[in-house]
Amino acid sequence: MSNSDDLPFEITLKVRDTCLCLHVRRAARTLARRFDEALRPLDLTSGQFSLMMSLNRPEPPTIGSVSALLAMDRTTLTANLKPLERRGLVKVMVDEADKRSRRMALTPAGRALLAAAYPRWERTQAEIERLVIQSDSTRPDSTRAGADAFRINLRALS
Amino acid sequence: MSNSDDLPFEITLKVRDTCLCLHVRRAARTLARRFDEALRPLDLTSGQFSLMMSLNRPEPPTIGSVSALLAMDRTTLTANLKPLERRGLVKVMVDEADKRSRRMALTPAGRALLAAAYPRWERTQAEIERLVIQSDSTRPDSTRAGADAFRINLRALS
DNA sequence: GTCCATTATGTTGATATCAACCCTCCTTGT
DNA sequence: ACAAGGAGGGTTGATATCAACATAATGGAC
Repeated sequence: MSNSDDLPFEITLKVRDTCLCLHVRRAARTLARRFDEALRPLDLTSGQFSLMMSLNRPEPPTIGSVSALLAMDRTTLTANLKPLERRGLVKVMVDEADKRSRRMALTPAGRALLAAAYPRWERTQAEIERLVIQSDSTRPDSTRAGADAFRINLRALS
Repeated sequence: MSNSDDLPFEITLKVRDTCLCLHVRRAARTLARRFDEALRPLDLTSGQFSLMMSLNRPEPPTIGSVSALLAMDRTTLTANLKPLERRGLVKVMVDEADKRSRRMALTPAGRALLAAAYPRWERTQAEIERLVIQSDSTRPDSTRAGADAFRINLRALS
């Protein structure tokens, strides 16, 4: 069955306890589920909310710039646009100054839906932030320093 | 174009800077890509590595227990098993004591591949851990305390 | 002006993720 | 026994994610 080439169980325990990829992805799945649930009444996912929020700006951004902002593959963003376009929430247009580029913009319906989603985001975010603060027993005095340090750590990995 | 019901740009900037769901998912995508790259010579993804590592234990676990460990939907785990089963790395069997349950186990080929993947994980993990430590300027004295606090934060969200 | 390397994006195929729905098996109350 | 409720999993359909390949437009070198 098992032989000396197998990975010892102790190694497995170490990987489970320390692997940053596993820890971050676990948290990502859990958070996504929680925000998905909060936004479900609006038929929006957490990813769609983040994407639409990225488009709420004066000048419509390009595919490449937003995919860099969200740290996702360019082609993933292309795919994620499809359902939003189909629902008339987002519009994609060729950039006349550089015809290779596409510019994405929220439609009026998209802006309205985003505004309706914001209070739900705010409520959920406050709940989550509390979990981060409570978990940080090494910073007993700080209300926000722990959450800010956590975000700094996350940004260093992005 | 825009009206008073629209979300102000300042709100968008606040969400971008603080949204924990966005920050964690960004980091998750980036880390997954990085570990995927490290494991590509073995034709393993980071998720497959984590799953196989979860199965490297004396007693074969059930679907439900592993999906809880990985904080993923039960049905996602079922789907993730398919390519590993097809490659003969994992075996799924009905639990004779409770015929509703399935028990997953690595095959000899699976154990060998996992052992071959471990050094690549270790190297990549060390690189990533360094990024976490370096980013934590509020803990100048600590080499690992920052990374440990980071993991505690992550676990609180899982 | 023409060629060519680069840039920005789309397409396809495979895996990942989850909700909704369905089935089977176990357990408990009677 | 046995019927009802619950627990453990699978399937389907939609979206998410990325690598590999392909296309079109730009910008320089000459």
